[in-house]
Amino acid sequence: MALLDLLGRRWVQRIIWELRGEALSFRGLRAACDEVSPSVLNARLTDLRTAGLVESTEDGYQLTADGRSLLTIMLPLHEWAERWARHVSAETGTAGRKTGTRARPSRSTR
Amino acid sequence: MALLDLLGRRWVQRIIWELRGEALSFRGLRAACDEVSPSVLNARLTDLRTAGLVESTEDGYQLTADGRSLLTIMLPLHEWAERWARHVSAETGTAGRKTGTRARPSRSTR
DNA sequence: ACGATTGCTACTAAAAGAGTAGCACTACGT
DNA sequence: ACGTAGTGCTACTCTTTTAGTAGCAATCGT
Repeated sequence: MALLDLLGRRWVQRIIWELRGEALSFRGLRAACDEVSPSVLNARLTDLRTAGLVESTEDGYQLTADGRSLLTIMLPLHEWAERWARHVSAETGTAGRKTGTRARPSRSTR
Repeated sequence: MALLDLLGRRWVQRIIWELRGEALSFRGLRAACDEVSPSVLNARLTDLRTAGLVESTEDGYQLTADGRSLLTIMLPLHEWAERWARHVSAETGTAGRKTGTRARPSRSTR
């Protein structure tokens, strides 16, 4: 279950998603991903490049053929996720649930 | 991107996958997931129940209608993952790549 | 009453992630 | 040639998440 393991890491799906269009530079990709730590971004990019899903060209990072293939598989999932988000929020009264709150507890400035 | 955030956590996809068939008890599910820590399993189950994807019945844990719906969306992804795993290993010479090696560095027994 | 099993919590340790600074390199204008 | 600005990325510290193990309260069968 190697790929699913990879997809289970934080940011991996997001990175693939952000690369759906044109190639992005490291910093551009980072900006697209809410300014992830460069260390984490680089780790994930290394993973994805090793897995052959992303490649680095002179234009920046972009999906390989495999990566694009995977993206098309993931599209229905994104659509489902959006529909689900809508009907869940409708069901519980618009306010986000506790689910995600625990995830990123709004760090202080340090 | 709440659902994708949820799916980006470790074990979540696996749990959904293991519940594809019949309902499983807590310990049964744990066994199916390579003996995950009960603390993590419980945390993920709480997440999934809060999200309305899994429910706890007298027969054990099982997918809700939403959960099963999501599962059907995820099926193509699993198939793609298997195909991909085969062609990657064929390409690199059967031995697993470095990708996963860094991931779980084979803990000592403790 | 007794042991076995179940769901789950409590606790510690290790790994992954976040946050920030900044280096080495290239491309540029002057 | 020199400073400036942009790039990809590493180094470091600190926080959060996950792993690992023990074990408790409740239930079950005998």
